[in-house]
Amino acid sequence: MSREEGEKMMFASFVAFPDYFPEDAATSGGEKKKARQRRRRKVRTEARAAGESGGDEQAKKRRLSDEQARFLEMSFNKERKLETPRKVQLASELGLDAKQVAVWFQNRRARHKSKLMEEEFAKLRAAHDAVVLQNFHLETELLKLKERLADAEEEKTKLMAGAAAAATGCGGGGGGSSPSSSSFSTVTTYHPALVGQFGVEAAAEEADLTYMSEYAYNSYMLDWAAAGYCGGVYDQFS
DNA sequence: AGGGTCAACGCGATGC
DNA sequence: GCATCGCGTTGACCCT
Repeated sequence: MSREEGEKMMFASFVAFPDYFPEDAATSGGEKKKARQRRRRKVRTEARAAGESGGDEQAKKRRLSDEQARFLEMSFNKERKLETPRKVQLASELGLDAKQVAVWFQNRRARHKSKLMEEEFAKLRAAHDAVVLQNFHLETELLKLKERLADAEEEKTKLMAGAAAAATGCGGGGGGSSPSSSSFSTVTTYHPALVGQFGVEAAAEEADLTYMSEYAYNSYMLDWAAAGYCGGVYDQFS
């Protein structure tokens, strides 16, 4: 449809819809597009200045009546897209131009889309916040575990020192060879909400294995110190 | 005055 | 080639 035809259509709709009355309204601009649109505006301004239709043929924008808007809204809820026959029927029922009905549907779809995007954004944001919170909890738990590990190392050192001392007297303090093992049993507590997400399960397993091997190593060392080494020495003395 | 809303415009893309 | 769409934008209008 040419611009002239479009303007004729619009003019017809102004007649059909008395709230419309002439004035300059149809101009446009843009960034990359702005230059382009400035050009267009200039062309139109010049065209008006040249005397086409006395510069008084544009229309002020008028809102659709509540009744029209309600009717269109109902129609939109039934069907988002607009077949030509339906468009024409709606237009005649509402005393609007078919072009107006088409434009209304275009704009309504745009509003609907932006609303959906807002909702989607809210959901993503909530998910993001939840992950941040989980991360905080995990960091906290990691710190606690590091503290426990340090304690265990300290305990191990003490035990080994005791075992070394026992190598010369070997009897007294070698009794509790695994006091720290019970404190390790909580190492694999992962937040239920995170298991299965973002590879946490795999990471959990990996951490578990890593930890268990370290635990096995510690146990081995303790056993070696308290039983093997001490026993060997003890045997030598017995 | 300034911001939000909405009808309308123009353009490029797409399908027929 | 035309109709229609989505998108970006404009300008009128309304509200605070």
